[in-house]
Amino acid sequence: MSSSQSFLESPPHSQASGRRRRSRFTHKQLHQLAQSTPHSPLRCIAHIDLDAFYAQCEGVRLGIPPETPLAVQQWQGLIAVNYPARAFGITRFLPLSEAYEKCPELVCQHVATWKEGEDSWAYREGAAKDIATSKVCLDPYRTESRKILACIKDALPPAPIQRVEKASIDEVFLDLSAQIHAILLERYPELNGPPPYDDPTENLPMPPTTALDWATDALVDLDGAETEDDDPDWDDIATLIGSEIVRDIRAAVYAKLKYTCSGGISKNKMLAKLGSGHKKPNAQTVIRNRAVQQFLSGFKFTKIRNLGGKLGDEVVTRFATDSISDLLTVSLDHLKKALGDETGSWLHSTIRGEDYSEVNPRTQIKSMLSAKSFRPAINTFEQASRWLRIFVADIFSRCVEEGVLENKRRPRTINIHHRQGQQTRSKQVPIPGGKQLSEELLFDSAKNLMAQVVVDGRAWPCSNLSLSVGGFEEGVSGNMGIGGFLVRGTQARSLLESERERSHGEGEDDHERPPAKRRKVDTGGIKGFLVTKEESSKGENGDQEHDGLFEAREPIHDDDNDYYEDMNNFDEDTATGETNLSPAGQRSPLSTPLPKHQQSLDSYFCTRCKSDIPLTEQAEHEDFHYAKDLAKQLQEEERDSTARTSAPKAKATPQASGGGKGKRGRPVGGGGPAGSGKTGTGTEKGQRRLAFGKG
DNA sequence: GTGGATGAG
DNA sequence: CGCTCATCCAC
Repeated sequence: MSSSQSFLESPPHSQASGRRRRSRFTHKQLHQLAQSTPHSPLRCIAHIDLDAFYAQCEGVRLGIPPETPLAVQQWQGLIAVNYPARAFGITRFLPLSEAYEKCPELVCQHVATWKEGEDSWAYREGAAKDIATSKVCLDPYRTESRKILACIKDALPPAPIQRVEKASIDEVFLDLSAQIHAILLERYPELNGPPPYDDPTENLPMPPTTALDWATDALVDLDGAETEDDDPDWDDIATLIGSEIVRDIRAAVYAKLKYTCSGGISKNKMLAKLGSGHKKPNAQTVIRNRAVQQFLSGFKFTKIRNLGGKLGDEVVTRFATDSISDLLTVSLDHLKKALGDETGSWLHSTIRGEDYSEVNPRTQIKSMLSAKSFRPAINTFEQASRWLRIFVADIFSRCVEEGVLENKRRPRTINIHHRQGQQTRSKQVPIPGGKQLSEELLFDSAKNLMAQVVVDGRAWPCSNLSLSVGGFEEGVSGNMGIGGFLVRGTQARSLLESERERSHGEGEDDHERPPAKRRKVDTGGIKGFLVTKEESSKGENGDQEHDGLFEAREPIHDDDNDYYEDMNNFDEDTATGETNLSPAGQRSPLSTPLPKHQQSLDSYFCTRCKSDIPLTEQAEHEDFHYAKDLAKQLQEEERDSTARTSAPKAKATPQASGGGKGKRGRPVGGGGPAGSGKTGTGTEKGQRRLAFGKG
């Protein structure tokens, strides 16, 4: 708040008095540093970013020398390219063939995969050809990410001083303020003394040094009016110490795990992040307060966090420029008028180097997702079900790593996302509590959700499917019996946890992002968002944004005709799962042969399909019929809604109460409900079973 | 709380 | 590109 004013005012005891000059900073501001107050003018934030992370992971795992050109492959594309390979002009998303043309010695490692019918993920020979039966697995990188995070934390002081935010799998933010405060007091005893007259608004003495040793850091040039001859103030010292800390951390990570990373050190998250990307690999960049404007003016504002998307595009078109320098000439009022008050003022301060968002000391994930794009699309519930089983195995194993089996954490909801053409839909239900979380439990819920998608209509062909769990709770017991209901919800959260949330609650997260109430305007094209509240007059279903993979198939907002159309399709689907519903006429490889591991198993005869169904398929096969029956039933209800009131029992949404699992009336066969099939899941450390067999 | 959407890596 | 993760908003 008012701290920025005193920050700019000339010190009370200035040179004019002939006495020793004093710092621009006050004792109070020094004290704020200890609390990691976001508005402290001495604040120091760092961003650390692993260099070509996935590529480094593979290099370390395989013991490949770091100078070797190395890329990580996912199907026919590259998802990570190390710096030696980049020197050959190899980039992300370059087709494999072109990459080899540019560098015949390139080492290409395919990502690990989950494969249908296999018990666990693995690095496999020729994985790229199994795109139809496998999904990629990022577990190896998560594991390495964890190790690195632990190493970084080890290199820092313990808990309250240390503030680490895991920003992604390969990035962290550090708030170094409190640690730097401690180091300042230690190194400069004169700072320990009480303020003159015990007045905290008194300015600090100047630092004793006149020339700072900036080591080998990439030091950003100063702003125009500044010169290197100017005496350093405490903010320069603080940044220098921050730079030392980051260098030590980087050295520790390399010494222990052999990963290189780049760093940015500055007064806030935005600048630190910009800094870490400034010079790579294996380098760090320091942006002193007095160099901020110089540094920033060299960037396009679309490089700034939150301006890389539609908002940034909007600003570009509004002001016909993408340069920060140009935008600096636009007045606050003008920005507000064009973008709305909040977004306007956010942008105004952001391009001036201001960002008071907090480093959120959080390293635990809040949700996890397992997904797959289908090429070609899949067309039956059974196919979807097989993928769901893989998703569940993936997610469950990650839940185990989160400590669900020890009741450390537990997800509250499960979510399915489904895509057909341009249309995406999602459904979610609470995960039934009370029981120990298990693959069966998740798989059952997932199938229920899928059935809901199916009965909603227009489910096929499905081009993308994903399953996620979220709403993780701390320390919730999943055991049956007394503990199960005694320990629940917020009561179970550790004091530490709630304490943390209280002090760093999301409430006062100052301008974490552009807070605009952006209103969705359905004009279709690239600018789906306006910042003002103008409504689009046209527009219900213009061209949807093309994503390059799928062309528009049909209008999105349609009426029930499409619903029936799709239901009819579904209805014609034969039980063998071979019917082809795709407009393009492809047949999914998944639908034809049964995986080998199922062929030899016992099967049962499905009277509706008039064919043998392996026992391992029984649960989902029955679900298949179940969803089909539901669909038919709903369709009839629709049709006869006016005439008949008696027939449809309110079975319409039996799954909605996901908790009553196994209660559903099964149309077929004596087989128990899907969930009741006990699979002796011997989850022996790290290895997880995919099989969902009946005991 | 649910479902859709943006944004970032 | 394909896959994760987080957050926000309208309902």
